[in-house]
Amino acid sequence: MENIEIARRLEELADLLEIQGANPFRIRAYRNAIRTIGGLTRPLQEVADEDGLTDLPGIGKDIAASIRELLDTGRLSVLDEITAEVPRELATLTRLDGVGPKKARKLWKELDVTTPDELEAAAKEGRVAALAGFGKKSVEKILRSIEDFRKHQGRFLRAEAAQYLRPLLAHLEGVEAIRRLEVAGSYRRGRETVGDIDLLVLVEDEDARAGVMEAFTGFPGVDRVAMSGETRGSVVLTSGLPVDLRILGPESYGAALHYFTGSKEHNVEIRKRAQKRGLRVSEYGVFQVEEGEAGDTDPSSDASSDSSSGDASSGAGPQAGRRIAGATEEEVFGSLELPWIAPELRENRGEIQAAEEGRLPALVEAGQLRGDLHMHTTWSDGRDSVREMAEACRDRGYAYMAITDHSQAVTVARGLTPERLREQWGEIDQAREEVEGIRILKGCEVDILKDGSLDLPDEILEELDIVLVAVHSHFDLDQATQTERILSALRHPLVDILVHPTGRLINRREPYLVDMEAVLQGALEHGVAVELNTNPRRLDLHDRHLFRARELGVPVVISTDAHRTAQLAYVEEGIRQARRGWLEADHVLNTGSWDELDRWLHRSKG
DNA sequence: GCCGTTTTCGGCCCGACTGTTTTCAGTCG
Repeated sequence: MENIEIARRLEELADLLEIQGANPFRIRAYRNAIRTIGGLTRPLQEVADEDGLTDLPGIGKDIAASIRELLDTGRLSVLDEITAEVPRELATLTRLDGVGPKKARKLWKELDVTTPDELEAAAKEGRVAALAGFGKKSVEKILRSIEDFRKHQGRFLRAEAAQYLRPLLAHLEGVEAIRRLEVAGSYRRGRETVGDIDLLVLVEDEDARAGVMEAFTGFPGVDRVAMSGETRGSVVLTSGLPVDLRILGPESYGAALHYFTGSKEHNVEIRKRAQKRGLRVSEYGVFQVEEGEAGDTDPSSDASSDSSSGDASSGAGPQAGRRIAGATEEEVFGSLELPWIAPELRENRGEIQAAEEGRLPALVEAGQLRGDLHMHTTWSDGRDSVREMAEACRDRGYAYMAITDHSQAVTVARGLTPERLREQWGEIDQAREEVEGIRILKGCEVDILKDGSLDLPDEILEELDIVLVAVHSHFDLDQATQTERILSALRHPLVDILVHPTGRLINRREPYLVDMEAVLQGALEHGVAVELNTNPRRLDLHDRHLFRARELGVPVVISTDAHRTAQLAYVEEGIRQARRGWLEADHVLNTGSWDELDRWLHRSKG
């Protein structure tokens, strides 16, 4: 069983325990373990075989036993027990905006409602509003979120969100009181998809806050205002994209930028670290914890269990204590004796420890790429000619590029037969003469057939400068068959790069079932590079696979798979993903000079 | 349920906003 599947089962367990009203710290323990699994680059099976499960942070005796049970039997008895009591559909109810575990439980116990459909019906019949703790407003909110849930359950592509966001940013840049404006959240961390947008603005004059909030909620592209307070506002744009705004003063801006960039998991780790040093971190800054503040245990006082001590204790409040950092992110990290950590790394996958030990990666940058090795032309399903693509690559300052149209099996894309491929070489030769200052490689994106053989004969592959291979059909093979199919292509002595290795299309098509660990091991053994495809809908390899490729020493190629000149710009999307996978220039084949690439293309393969 | 350079017991991250609960719980990020 794959790590992600194990995490999913444990997540379901945690959700249902929460609805059941179990000890919140027990639930948190499960969520900590899930976080650890999420950040793992090795298969849990391997860790279990080495008897190392309990060495993982947040995984103790019990959860290790659960993981073993899942690995051995595919079942989880604690989950079976709880689903006998609590209907498992209830977990989906908590996905609705405004419905958490407590309300889900109440809906189930008192109205026998367990699904969004049943909830909608009950709400329209007025049964929900009659419950204690629910009112007219909460019913309206629930009905709206059921609608949203049906419309786009998936997240927004980051590139898509960027488009929707642009007019709002332009609008806010025109607001005079705003000194700084930044997008935080998963957007800043460069995630491939985003659930919502977190905007941060610096407003020095407190009296100007209300006006800024008004400018935000009053933007013409706003479909509805979800909430609007003094320092926080939340709207949904007509595109359906939710946007939150936070207003901060200069002394807190860096702390807030760090805080709202997240990830949540990273923040938790940062706060734990602060706590050990007698510090408190919040979006307002880093504060010295005062004597007698909650955290010091005084059993005679129950103030620590009372979350709303309010003004009863004089020193309390979010900005109490001595502020030792907050204006910049560097200050915040510095107060915890850490160097600044790039947003793409803030996923609690070991970045804090790496920072502490002074071994943060020097992340790859777009400017370091020397060429693009995967693109299409009018010869198959591209829109622009060989020459147009070559000129566009030259204009981007590349030293080399590869023309890689589809092979014959991909008929929908007008894939090339050996004859047409040879014809194309004539055009490439001509472009080589006409477009100066760039090496143009003759390549092909060769289809991996169902049995793992390649779609073109060896004679013609031998004449190519570079051979890409990819799966474009039979996505539904079982994992063992699919993996073996790809491995046999990797064993072919003329193959250079495995492209879009998972086949997924974000929000449209799931990746095919493949054992990526085995594929990466195979690539290592046979001297094949793997692609990070920067098409915003593909973006595979995923960040976790990239991290693993780096660990193993499998070279990664960052390429756009451009089908028109404008798509050569997709490289920016991919660089973010590469950085999320901790890649440095040395791990990326196409940061090398032409001589280095040429040497690699003539390597002797294992 | 997990964890320990103050602890093997007693802790476990922090704050804003909303709605309806007249004093604050629930949800969210």
